[in-house]
Amino acid sequence: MHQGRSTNSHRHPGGGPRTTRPEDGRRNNLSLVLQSLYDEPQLSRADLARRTGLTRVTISDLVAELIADALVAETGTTAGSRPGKPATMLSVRADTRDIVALDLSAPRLLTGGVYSLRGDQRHAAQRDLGTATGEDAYAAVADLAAQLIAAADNPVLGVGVGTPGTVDRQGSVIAAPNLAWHNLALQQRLATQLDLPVHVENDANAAVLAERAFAAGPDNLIRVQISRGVGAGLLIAGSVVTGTSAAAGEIGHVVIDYAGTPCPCGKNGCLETWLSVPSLRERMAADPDRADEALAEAGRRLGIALSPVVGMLDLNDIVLGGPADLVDGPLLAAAQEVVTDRTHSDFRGEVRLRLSSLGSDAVLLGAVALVRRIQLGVS
Amino acid sequence: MHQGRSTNSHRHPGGGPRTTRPEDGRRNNLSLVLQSLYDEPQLSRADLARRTGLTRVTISDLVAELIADALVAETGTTAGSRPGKPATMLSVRADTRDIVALDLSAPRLLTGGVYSLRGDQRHAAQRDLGTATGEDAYAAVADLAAQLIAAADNPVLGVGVGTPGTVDRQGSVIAAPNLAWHNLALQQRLATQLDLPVHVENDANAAVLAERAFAAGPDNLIRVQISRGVGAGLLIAGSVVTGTSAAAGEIGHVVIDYAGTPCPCGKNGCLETWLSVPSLRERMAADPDRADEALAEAGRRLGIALSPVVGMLDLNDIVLGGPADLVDGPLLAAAQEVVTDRTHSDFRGEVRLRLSSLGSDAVLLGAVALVRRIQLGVS
DNA sequence: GCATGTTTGTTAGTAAACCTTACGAACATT
DNA sequence: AATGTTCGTAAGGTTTACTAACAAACATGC
Repeated sequence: MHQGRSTNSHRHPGGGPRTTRPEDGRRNNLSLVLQSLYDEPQLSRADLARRTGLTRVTISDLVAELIADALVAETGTTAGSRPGKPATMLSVRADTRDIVALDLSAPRLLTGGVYSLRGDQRHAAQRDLGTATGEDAYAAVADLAAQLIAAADNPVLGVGVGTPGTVDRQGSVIAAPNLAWHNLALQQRLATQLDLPVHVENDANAAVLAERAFAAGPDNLIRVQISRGVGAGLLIAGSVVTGTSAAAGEIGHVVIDYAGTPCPCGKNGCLETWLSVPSLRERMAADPDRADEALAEAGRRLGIALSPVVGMLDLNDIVLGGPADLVDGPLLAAAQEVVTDRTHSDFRGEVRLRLSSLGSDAVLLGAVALVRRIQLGVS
Repeated sequence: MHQGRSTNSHRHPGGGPRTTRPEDGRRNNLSLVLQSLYDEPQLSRADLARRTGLTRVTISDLVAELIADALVAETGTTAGSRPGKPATMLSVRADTRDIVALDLSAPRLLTGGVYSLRGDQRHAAQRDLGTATGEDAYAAVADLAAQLIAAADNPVLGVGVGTPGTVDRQGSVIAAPNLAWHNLALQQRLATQLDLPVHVENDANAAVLAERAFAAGPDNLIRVQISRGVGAGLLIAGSVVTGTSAAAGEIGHVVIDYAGTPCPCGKNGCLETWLSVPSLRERMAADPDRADEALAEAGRRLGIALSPVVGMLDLNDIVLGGPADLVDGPLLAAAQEVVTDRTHSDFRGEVRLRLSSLGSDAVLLGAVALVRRIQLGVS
């Protein structure tokens, strides 16, 4: 019953005023127990009571519900080296639910997978989009989702979608130029068609969620993706920053240099004119002997764009995603150097930049994290 | 009983795992009713039920508690132009509680006041600090607070403090150089000494809360204060951004130009070297004929520092605080121009910079907003 | 060996919070 | 005057988490 949030989501369609009913408190406490067991497996009911502040009686009741839902299992008792009755250990069962994840961010290609609650991939599938856009692209997405749902071995907790473009709180794609989508109610349509909970998020936002959920990222984190363009996902206090117009993270069109190259967006000297994969490859091919210098120059520009943000938000971790042969070398080193020089202060820790360890699965894993977080309250 | 959050705060000392008990849900719903009445006075119980999704029965119960606490009053019935029984209108009573606010941000001076729940000042008091620091400064703060509490005409809901320096979640001042405070448990000591709820926040963070609560500011907002130094408070999705080391908003030490003037912080070309009040006055006095150009130059630098942040966070509102003769003119215009040029995009609204309408009371009103928000859940 | 103390998890009963159902009061309309 | 609508309240039920008490299972001390 824990995942039955449909009534609740229905009550809060627009993130408006939030009432709390007894059942909402119950769900919160169920999530809390589950989160505690994710953070530290092999806890007893008494341990959970001590950590959460709830009584052992209440914990027993909550755990019983989780066991009935097959989300938690008893895993033996402690070897008795202490006085008192041995404790029965509890652990999360990650193998009783599946999550279907879709990544729409690649050009001309849909990627999808079936994942366990821990982010292990069970099945994978792709679909060539060709030049399909608009309604045809939607049909392909829905079809791929249905195929993956059919392939799942366990009950599907929900479907997560990471898409390029701007996404509002209802999961509608406001604008995604590559797919020619405008105000497409992706979440609602998929949920109706698939009869499952569906959650849609911008690809960069999904990716930063993945860094936190599956790569031990902290609560304050920026993840920059270097692909055809440059985009970022921001996590502040564990929450994704969406911004006033759902356009947060648009670091690609931050102006670095008034006198820089014109950008299709109309401004001059946007970060993207230095840092996108096509522009980098072009510069490296044009002068192979100075390829490293081109990468370092791009890294410095990235550092210049990031430093004010890092300084203002006081965050210490930046993760870069993109082709490792481009990102993990002079580019990363130069960006790190600039950011360190410009943000160093006695009042705060050092800022670390690193390459993402999630490879090309970041968006898919982010979709998994999104579903897990909303359906189970676990992040 | 609504303000009796002491037990609750005691349960959550470090913002750790949050359990939900029935009483927590009740408090949430009481806050929701109160917030609705703040947003729109003259609502009936039935109106509240429709807006919150709670039943009329529950709303009646909640309202009865608020009336018993003298936080809400019935204010007549609707003129009957509709069928059905006329509705009894409800409104917030802002005159039954006082809030004591303290501003420690001015050099050598403590400012304080007694305020209504709506932010109307009832009493004011100041205290000259002279060169007092450390324990002497604390004693003066506690003394001023006690004096204001004694002057209050209504029960005091709590004491809010806006202080320079970094403040952690427990209200301890980690470091405030001007006052020579290090790890001073300000909130805890004042609460014990005054026997009232006390809430401490960084001055810039308090000020941005005030813009939202008392100057109709939006949920995403940056407020930049130009004084001896330059600091900012950030509001994202209605929450204050504190950062990993409680050092968010340090825009004064964002590096604008590597080759710039050395800054006491050790870096070169920090924003503060152009934009602080002392440095501005100095430049204007040095060449009075080009005073406007000095202001415009500072404004451009501010725009350069703000643009990446605004672009990344996708926020549309920036409020400037500081001496109007410096801020409200060429400086503001130049900053507006740079920010507009660098952040304009089809995907988002225009960014507006404006001078704060709160004058020198911003921090005090922020302390009021802080107490009101934590004690009553109203913002 | 056996009593004692400790820790775990459960049972029984209670208080709080919100819900559904039902009803009287007060109004406009027919 | 009868009917329908809206408002607020009353009564009773369900859910949730609490306190108190207890049995089970262990280590320790005599």
